[in-house]
Amino acid sequence: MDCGLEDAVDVVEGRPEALAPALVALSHLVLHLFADVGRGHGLTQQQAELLCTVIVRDRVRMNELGKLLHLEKSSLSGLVDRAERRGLITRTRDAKDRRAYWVELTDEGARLALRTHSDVTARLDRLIRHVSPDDQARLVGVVDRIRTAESAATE
Amino acid sequence: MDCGLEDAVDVVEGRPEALAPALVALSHLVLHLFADVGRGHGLTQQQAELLCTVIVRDRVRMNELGKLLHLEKSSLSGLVDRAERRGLITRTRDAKDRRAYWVELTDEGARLALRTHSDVTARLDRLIRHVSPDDQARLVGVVDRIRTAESAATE
DNA sequence: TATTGTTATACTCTATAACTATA
DNA sequence: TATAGTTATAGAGTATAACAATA
Repeated sequence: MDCGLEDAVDVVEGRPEALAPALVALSHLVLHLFADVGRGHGLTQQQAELLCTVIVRDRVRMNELGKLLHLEKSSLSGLVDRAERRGLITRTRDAKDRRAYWVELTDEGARLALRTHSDVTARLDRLIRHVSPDDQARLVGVVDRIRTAESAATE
Repeated sequence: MDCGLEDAVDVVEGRPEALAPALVALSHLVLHLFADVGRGHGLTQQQAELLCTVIVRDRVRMNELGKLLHLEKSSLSGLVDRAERRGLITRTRDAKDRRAYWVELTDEGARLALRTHSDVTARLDRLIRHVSPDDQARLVGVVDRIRTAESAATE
């Protein structure tokens, strides 16, 4: 849960109220929750992320999927291979650009993705129950700004 | 960066402003950044987390380390084995409870941990540069509340 | 008996390099 | 040549189960 960086900042720079270490701690918390929920459905964290990424896009190219998941193309090939072997997704060749493949969920994959997603959401909602609506809205805005900054930096 | 859950909520529940999916997206962003920085120092994300967790505690028992990193004890054994083989950490037996081991950083491990930490902090600071001080303070408070809720739920 | 940790085993995950096929 | 993707290889990460040693 706690990777220690927030304390490191205190020790090294004397800024106990810094946002950066709080974000790191929060991120660990959220993704460990994500991994736990996945495990509850017999999924690894990576498989859970794969399913959720595909389901909201209906179908995705391998190429784009790699960027979304931050994976080298060969790493993604393996991940998709295992999910396909397990009957969760299918690969379909693009008719126009025959180099490309579309990844889609099977019915079973879609069911699993939805269950996983709703569990994650339920557990997150329990955690943020006591945050005021005003703070929640403000926080969503801050996150959007951070994500925008990251997109700009990555270009 | 984007695991897709934030869009899933839109699609499934029609709540484009929900905080939960924003937190998931933010968490992916932060930990991918963490993985990138680690790679820049020849570390995997897990090794980077290990080093940062140890450095702020001076020394940690395997037992507690497993809880902090959310790992089974055998998984941690392997992670620590590889870091030890690489000269980054040492294991020392506790004199009083001879079942337990203390994990400590070597000089090289400490140097690497500090460099990694400062890089992560620098990149995070660049991302949150445009968030107002007021929002930053508020966000730190929200994160604290979320972490408290999570601790209570885990007990 | 309970706790702390390791080892054995079998996977999954990941990157680099070399490759195929299509554009 | 460039792009989309796979395969080969090697190593890292992980959990379960069985084990040893200490409390």
